Amino acid sequence: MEQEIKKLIKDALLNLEIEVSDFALEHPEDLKNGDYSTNVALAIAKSIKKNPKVLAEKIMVEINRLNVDKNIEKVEIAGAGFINFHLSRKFFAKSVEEILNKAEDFGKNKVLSGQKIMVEYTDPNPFKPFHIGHLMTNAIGESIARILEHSGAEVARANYQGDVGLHVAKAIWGLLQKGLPETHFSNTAKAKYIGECYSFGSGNYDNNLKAKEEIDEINKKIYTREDKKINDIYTLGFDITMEAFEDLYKMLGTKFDFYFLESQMADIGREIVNANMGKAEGLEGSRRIFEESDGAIVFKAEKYDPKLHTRVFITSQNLPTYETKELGLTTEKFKTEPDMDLSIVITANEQMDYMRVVAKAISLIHPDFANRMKHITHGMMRFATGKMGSRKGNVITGESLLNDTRDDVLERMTDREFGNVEREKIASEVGVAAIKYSVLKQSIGGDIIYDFEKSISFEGDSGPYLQYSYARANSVLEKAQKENILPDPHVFSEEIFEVEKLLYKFPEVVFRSASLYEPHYIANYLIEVARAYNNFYGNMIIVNKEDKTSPYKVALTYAFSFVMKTGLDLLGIRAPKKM
RNA sequence: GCCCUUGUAGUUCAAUGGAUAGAACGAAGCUCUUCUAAGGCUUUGAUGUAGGUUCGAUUCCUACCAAGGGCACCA
Repeated sequence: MEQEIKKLIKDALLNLEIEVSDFALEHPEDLKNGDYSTNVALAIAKSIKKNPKVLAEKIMVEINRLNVDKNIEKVEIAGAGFINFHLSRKFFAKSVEEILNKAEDFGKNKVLSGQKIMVEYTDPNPFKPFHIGHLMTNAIGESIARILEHSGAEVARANYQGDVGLHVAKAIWGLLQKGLPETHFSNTAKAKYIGECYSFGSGNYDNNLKAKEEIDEINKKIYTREDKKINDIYTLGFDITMEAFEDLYKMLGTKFDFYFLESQMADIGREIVNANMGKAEGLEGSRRIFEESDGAIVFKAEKYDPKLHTRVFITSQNLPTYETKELGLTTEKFKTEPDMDLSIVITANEQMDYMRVVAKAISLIHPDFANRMKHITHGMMRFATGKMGSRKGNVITGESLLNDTRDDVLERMTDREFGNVEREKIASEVGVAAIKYSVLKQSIGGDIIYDFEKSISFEGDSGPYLQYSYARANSVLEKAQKENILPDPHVFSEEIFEVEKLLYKFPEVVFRSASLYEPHYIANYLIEVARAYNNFYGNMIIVNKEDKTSPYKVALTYAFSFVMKTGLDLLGIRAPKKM
């Protein structure tokens, strides 16, 4: 439709012998101003020294003369000189029919068809709790992955995890002090216990000199693997915490294709650093990327870009830093998927500056990778109250937030009749939706202020609101089936409902979301659609044998439910049929 | 000091250079003999400051003010 209108405008301008390089055709924010609007008259008024309104009038007359398409009902001038297009009843009925035919494929596009993209996100560390920051990255990463898939890309999901380092030593020290987890514990409980041992070790590391020495000693042994007892505890703890993560991914709806471990990236990265050292090795200029400074091996990125800075890659203790491991990781990703078109990494924005430095180093070593890496950063979870405790007084982890939220949902469900298993399942899906939506409704760059008092929202602008609208539509459809009213997009009344004016835009929203890597466009769109549908629902009885146009309204309800289901899916949110 | 983000109703967020700056929460009122009231309908209120570019600026540019993050051996 957009292309048709653009052509119409261009033809009209051609006939009027007006030259124009560029103009916008967009959806006005307010539906009163039509379904499409162009600023073309405003854009050219100045250069040809004419009053924009007069010019708009002229163009409109010509457009009306050329318009034989039944999809455009009327064209009018408004405001300073906008030309607004109102689409016809027939167009909306056809769009409802199209949605019914395409069902869950409606909204897909092929702009990334044939592209291979790897998305790395979540990145929790074994032996440490899965905290709410991981929840946030996971929600964003999963949604972006799904949106890219919906645009035709082949997406691989990757998780990069710190399986070595001081945090592991702290946890193992804690386990040595407090004892191993009871064997009869559930895996979740064991993982939680290990998280507590980590906190215990971490606290002692800062305040207890003896503990610090012991932990540093354990840290060395983790690398050398010389101590059998420590090796055994390591394996135990690693398996328990990694398995607990899997349970969370299942609940969150993520399935990773690749797991990269930090310990394996260190050597790969170190080799690359050594191969690209400075003059000492007598390498060519382009290979002199890293150099020695104060006993460490560094990359002076400011030589290439004044906005970047120097980072240490190998410490003076001859240990590889995170930068070196990241270098190894990126290289390894391209080795794993050689024909990969894009490698996306999603992290909090505190990592932005040094990732730029690492990216610069990588693009010097592998110019062919330079345009195939993208770092997307999001804000952080912040707390309105300033306290980090959950409502039950414990340290807040991703899991405790998920559980608290699910319990809140259960309380609201007391008047609903469900079996216990179904009740739990729905409560969990609604809880996840509440959390994910609160992350995805805003653009990803900004921080998220999380208020424990208000907690996660179930009303208004929220994930459960979307799910509720879907469940409600589903209940309408059940009734339609029972009463044997079949959907038919051809028997419509003259009235055009607001929800119709929104549904056909879904593919554009998906496209926009994919091109900008911004899930919130979809989230905001779904709220608008849900609101329009709820309004539609509230104003009439949809399934009504007395109403001849009831089959059309049922068809519209189907169209709404397809779009809502697909949209929620793109946010990584499940849509229960009942709630 | 330098670099990167971000400043919009009381609060939390929207607004591809366009029209009367949208929602939600909060507050006040109305609404289930109708398909799920986690709903619907009313009412209330905002672009940090100062310039600039533009027919038109929340959006782009400059300066200032404010918040957050980063700036060598942590990740």
